[in-house]
Amino acid sequence: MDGQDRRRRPTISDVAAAAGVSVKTVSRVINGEPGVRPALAERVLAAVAELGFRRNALASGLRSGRASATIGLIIEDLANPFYSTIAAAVAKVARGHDTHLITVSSEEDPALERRQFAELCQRRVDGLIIVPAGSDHAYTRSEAELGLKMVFLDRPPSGILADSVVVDNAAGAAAGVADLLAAGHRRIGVITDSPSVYTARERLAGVRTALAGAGVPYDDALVRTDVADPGRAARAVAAMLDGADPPTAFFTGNNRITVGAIQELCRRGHDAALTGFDDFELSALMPRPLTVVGYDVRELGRAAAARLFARIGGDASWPSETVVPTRLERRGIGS
Amino acid sequence: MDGQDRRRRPTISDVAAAAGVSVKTVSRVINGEPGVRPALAERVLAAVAELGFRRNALASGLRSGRASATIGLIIEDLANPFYSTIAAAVAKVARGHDTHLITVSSEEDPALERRQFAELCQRRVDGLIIVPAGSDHAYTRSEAELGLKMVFLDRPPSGILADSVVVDNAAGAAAGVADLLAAGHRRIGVITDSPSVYTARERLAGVRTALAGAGVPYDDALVRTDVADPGRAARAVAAMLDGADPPTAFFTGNNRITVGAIQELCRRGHDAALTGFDDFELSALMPRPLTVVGYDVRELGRAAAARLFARIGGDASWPSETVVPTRLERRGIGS
DNA sequence: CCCACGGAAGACATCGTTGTCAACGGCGTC
DNA sequence: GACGCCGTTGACAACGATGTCTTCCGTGGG
Repeated sequence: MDGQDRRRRPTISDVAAAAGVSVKTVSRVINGEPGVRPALAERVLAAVAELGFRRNALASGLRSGRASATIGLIIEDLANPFYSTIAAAVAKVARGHDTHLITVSSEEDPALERRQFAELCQRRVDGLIIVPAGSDHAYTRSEAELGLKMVFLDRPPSGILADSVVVDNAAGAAAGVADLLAAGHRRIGVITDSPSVYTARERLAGVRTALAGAGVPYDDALVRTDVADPGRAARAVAAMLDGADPPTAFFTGNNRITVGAIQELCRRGHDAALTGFDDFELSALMPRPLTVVGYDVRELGRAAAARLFARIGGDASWPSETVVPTRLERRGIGS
Repeated sequence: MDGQDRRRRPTISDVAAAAGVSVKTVSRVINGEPGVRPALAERVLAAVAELGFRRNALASGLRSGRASATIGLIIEDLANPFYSTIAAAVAKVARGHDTHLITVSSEEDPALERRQFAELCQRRVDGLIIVPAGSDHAYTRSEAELGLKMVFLDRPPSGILADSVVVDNAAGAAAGVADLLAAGHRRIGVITDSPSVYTARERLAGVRTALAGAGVPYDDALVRTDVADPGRAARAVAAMLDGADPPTAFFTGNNRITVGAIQELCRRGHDAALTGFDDFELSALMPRPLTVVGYDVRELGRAAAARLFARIGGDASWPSETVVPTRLERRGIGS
């Protein structure tokens, strides 16, 4: 309650005074070092308990030069289930290494990403997992040279050589479109985010590969890019359906777009086939059939964290790119 | 790449040597303290840039005795959207106070919760937001006396007097059941988690209040507790519908139970009314009408963080309980 | 010409802890 | 009885930074 006249937090030297020993002896006891007579150790432990002493991990880390037992995770937005799933997976791996996780959101702002990066460096995190917002990460180089371990997640870094873990975007999109083609569709509406986004670019490339593989020409009128939210996605679907020679199927580039497409198709009761990249929560309960290009999001986080701790543990091999596979899943009620 | 023969991280004294000044002068420059001739300051900044110096925030905090600019959040599982929404809201408020957030999962294990608590204390976090797993928090008292600020979230603490932020569980449940009663339902199946869970207990109390208010007797045969996952919820719904004199409506105690109930009702094509506590993602797209007792989950996190930073800022008022209101929302397609 | 004065810069102690090394006492050994 | 050894314990420095205080210098007034 009253924050003014509370007592000072006890230090190791308070404990030493209370137990009538030197600070070094206290240090030995609380760190389980050998060479302390049991009787003394007991007195020290009693003093520790009585004073409610807790070792200051920051001071301890400073003196001993040990790693800080902290890693950082820079993502776009923790409120997004995709990122929170990753954060949970990373935290779980970190716990296995007795390491804490500081998660920060870059809000897709490269400048903020840089600031967050600098702050985490000042805290002397042992490593960082970064979902890059910016497109140039040369600024991380000096820290990497000073021993900061980094793993880039979901998108590869540019301007620096470092580990990365990404989804098999092109192959997944190609498989999704190939599936629609195999079902006989020849006019497939493609709706995706801006090609400035790595994943959107890769997925669109996969779409082209699949079309080419089936000898179906790529038709610009059937491709809509720069769609960033469900509302816009719904309007894009509407526009294509209202156009001349409408598509009989849609391929959507991420789950926000997929949700927008579902809303518009359900609203019209239209039965166009729909395949979307990314699975999402409760996709199985959607009121119409759809197919998703799914992958294990936790695996993304897990693989990145595993890579990071391998580096922290001393792995000095050449940077690697880990690719997480995708698979087609039938979703929605009635599928 | 090569982690062995990299150079040591430069310290303030390396910078001082490079600039030909004392460490104190460097300290003054990097902290923007007055009293340094511009020419010298420039030399220092040049050295900082050249060496890639970054102040060690841990050492700085140790010496200056400032707060660590870190808070902790103890939740059950970051992968759960409810908790990740809270974490995101807390992180956002924290950023406004130039504070980092360490999130840890207790996995609903009171022993782990205590361990996590201790670890965060050793890191000298300025404050903690705790979603309690255990039922006794007297063990936090000594830290509270040493100045640790705490706010309990979603469930009040026991064994210690501290701020808390909770949902208006009883009133929300009462409103949900009253709504079903107003629609003419007299046999309402109630499915909830174990009464050992605070929220389940409060919500069940709200249910009884509403029934009593309408003069409808509380019938044990229509109440099923200790339901902890969608599968069990579906089976509970099935059992009630298959019983004699089945309910015409269901009230479900949380969103996992609501989802299980929807699955079973959809499977049977049964048209019982359904009202559930907690909104959930995509509830609007559920293939049947339902009503949810919703509330602003972000507001929970936001309020808790605001309370915590008020405490950190010196607020020494009597501990308060903040109650976040609920409201009924019609959800599902066709509602 | 001397001294008080004020601004700039540095020397030194310090935060809480751990690493290094020296000191101490008791013991066995020659 | 002197020596060396070993198991204990403590004194002191150091980690990387900042707070306090002193020193130094140039200036202006008497």
